[in-house]
Amino acid sequence: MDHVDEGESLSEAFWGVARRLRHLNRQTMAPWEVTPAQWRAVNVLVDHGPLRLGDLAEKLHIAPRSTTEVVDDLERRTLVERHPDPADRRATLVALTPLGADTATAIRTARTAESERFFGSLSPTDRDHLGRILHNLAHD
Amino acid sequence: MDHVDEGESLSEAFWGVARRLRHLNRQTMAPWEVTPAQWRAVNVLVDHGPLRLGDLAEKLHIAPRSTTEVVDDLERRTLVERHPDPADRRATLVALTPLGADTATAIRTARTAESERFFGSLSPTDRDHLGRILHNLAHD
DNA sequence: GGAATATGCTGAGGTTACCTCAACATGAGG
DNA sequence: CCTCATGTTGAGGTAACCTCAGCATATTCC
Repeated sequence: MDHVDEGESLSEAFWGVARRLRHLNRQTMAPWEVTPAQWRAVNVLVDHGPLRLGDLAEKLHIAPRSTTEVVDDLERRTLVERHPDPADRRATLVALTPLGADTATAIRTARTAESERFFGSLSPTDRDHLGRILHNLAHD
Repeated sequence: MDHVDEGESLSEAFWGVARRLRHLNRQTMAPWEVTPAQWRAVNVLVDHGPLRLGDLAEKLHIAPRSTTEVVDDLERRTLVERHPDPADRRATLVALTPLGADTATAIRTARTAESERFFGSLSPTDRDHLGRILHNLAHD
């Protein structure tokens, strides 16, 4: 119970868990062979519907030029399609294909299951504690 | 309090906190202008003393060839030095310079302070809870 | 109703942090 | 002492980002 290194060990424990979670995430995603960047993009499209490439870039916090590449990859895999924006002929709308939407649903289901398995090892009380504490740490 | 999405929201909360912590870490490290990879290497050298380049690579979980580059950078900044290994003339020992050791101490102090400030916003009880819960999640 | 200016996307080429593979020097065993 | 293994590094590759310039289209403002 050392006072001085309590903060540091909490930090270490936190990153240890993060490491494990990241590892699990990677395993869960593996069957679909989507890169993390591709998954982020698909996810944004599920949440917001078709988006102009520039708007997608903004949601992803990456440059429009980089988004072009992610969309190229996803289009090659027929998970998304580009359509001309009827409202602005400079712009292209990026939309999920049916395959893209199905894939997104499947991945979300798998991730939710994985997450429940992971945190399910805790007692309900501890899950409550953890949720409350993480909430405090997230916003203040 | 939905049962079904509890796991997923815990995961989201967790990554939200991770994001904040990563951001704080970056700010704390900024004054020294060491990249994460460089910091990892220095840290290993603090813990283990002088190491052969290959051993350092192993501790860092990166290829020996990549370690050469990290060490090149650190040597350019005179934070480490290469010495021939007296026991094996094929090998080079990588050792912290006095400047490197001082820098490591300074960074560690700053990071401990940052971590204490971050987790210090919790009550002592919550810190205990968090430590215990993270410990459970880390190994099982 | 142009002319000037702003905006959306992408080609070309750069950066960072990793990688593999082969070469070279040295070490170790038959 | 000859062969085979090991430690490091040069050359060159890849993934995921970046900036900058160019082209097509919009918008604004005389």
